[in-house]
Amino acid sequence: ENDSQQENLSGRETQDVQLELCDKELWNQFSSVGTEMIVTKTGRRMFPGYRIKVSGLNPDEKYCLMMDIVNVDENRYKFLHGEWAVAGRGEAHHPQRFFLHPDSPAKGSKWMNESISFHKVKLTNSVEQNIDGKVVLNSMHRYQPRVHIVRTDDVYNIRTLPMYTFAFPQTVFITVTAYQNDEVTKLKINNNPFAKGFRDEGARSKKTKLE
Amino acid sequence: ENDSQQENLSGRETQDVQLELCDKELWNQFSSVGTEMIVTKTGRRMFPGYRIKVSGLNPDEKYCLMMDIVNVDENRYKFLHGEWAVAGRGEAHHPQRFFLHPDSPAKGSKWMNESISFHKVKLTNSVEQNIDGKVVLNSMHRYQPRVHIVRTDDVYNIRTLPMYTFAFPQTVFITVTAYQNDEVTKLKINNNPFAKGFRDEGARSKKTKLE
DNA sequence: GACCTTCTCACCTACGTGTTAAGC
DNA sequence: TCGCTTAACACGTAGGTGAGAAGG
Repeated sequence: ENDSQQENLSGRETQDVQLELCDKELWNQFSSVGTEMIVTKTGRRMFPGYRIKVSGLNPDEKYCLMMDIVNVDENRYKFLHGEWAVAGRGEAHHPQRFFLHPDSPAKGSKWMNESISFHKVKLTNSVEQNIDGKVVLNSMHRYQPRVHIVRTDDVYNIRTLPMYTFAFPQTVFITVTAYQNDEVTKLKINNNPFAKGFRDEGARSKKTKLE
Repeated sequence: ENDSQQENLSGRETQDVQLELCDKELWNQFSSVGTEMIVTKTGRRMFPGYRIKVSGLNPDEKYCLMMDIVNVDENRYKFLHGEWAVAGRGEAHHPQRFFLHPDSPAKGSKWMNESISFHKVKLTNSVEQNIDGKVVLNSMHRYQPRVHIVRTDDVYNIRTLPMYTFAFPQTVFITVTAYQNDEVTKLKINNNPFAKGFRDEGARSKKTKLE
């Protein structure tokens, strides 16, 4: 089972470099109703968080891992009658920005030893926020997160080197400034620990507390 | 004014590599009463936090910065009659562990551009906690934090390379599991934001809140 | 009006503090 | 008893949630 796409390949790795998506079941739940991710001026994390496991690297070579988020198509979308529909031509996309994983560079053995998280990446719709750790996206557009692996210990010249690139179909999402689909909201509230305050727990509703 | 000690020196830097201690006044206040740092099983941060500024690096060369904490002498101490006194021979010290600054490696220009903080280092008295980001120390012993600068982008072979080593006399401290000197406690409470809850603010004492 | 964005808010998680009482 | 250590605790800082009202 390997539902990732691999675009570039060089020698020196002992076997096929493979990526596995963590929390795949959760991603699938969101994907089945149409994943939405909120963008704000100051930046908002993704939920589910983007985490992966990697295998097939050379344990003793050094690698850099990065993430980026690219547009899936050239459309703008709207949520109409309970469904997402194309609503005209999309806006121009901002220059692609790589989010370098802070542990980079590190040996293959280190990357393969633990799950790798990009959960600190923040999505923003403000061009002024094009700073470290944030990705500028257009609202109401469809996007695909990707992971890139580069065999190098030179953080400064990554763009010039060959890379392995992976993308998981179930991580595609549409950007919003407020959730459109109630099913998405329910999944977020029920699964994101930071939204626990909005979970309906029978008798302990807000109204009860006010009495 | 340069009260740091420099042990090793190579070529290639355009001028003398110098280190400056941040919050020097605060460190001096603690040092004048005898700085104490708490060690716990799970690990405790240092306060004041260890922050420095560096100058004299080659802006285009890459450097790694690390910190360690070494014993000042071979004594064990006790707090007696309001003063620290030697109380016999010290225990064996644990193997020295370097805390690599997470931004390593980075260019000299990057290091010199901002203050460099090691505030996430945690002090522990438990050998089982000898893991990343923690330093194992013996309680009731006297220690000296140090900073090391190595000109390399190779994180894995740092120990084999020449390094600049700095130490500031006013950062020497004695480890404790509970504060011994009330003056130290007062300074901690009055200066550490996380201890704000213990500050006496006139009428707003705990007893007042209970009424 | 319909749609989308922005801002403030209460409510969480996560964790850094010294205190206190208990343990050894 | 005394000295030192441990664990639970209340009270902070810091920041991630969707809701809801206001704005464009």
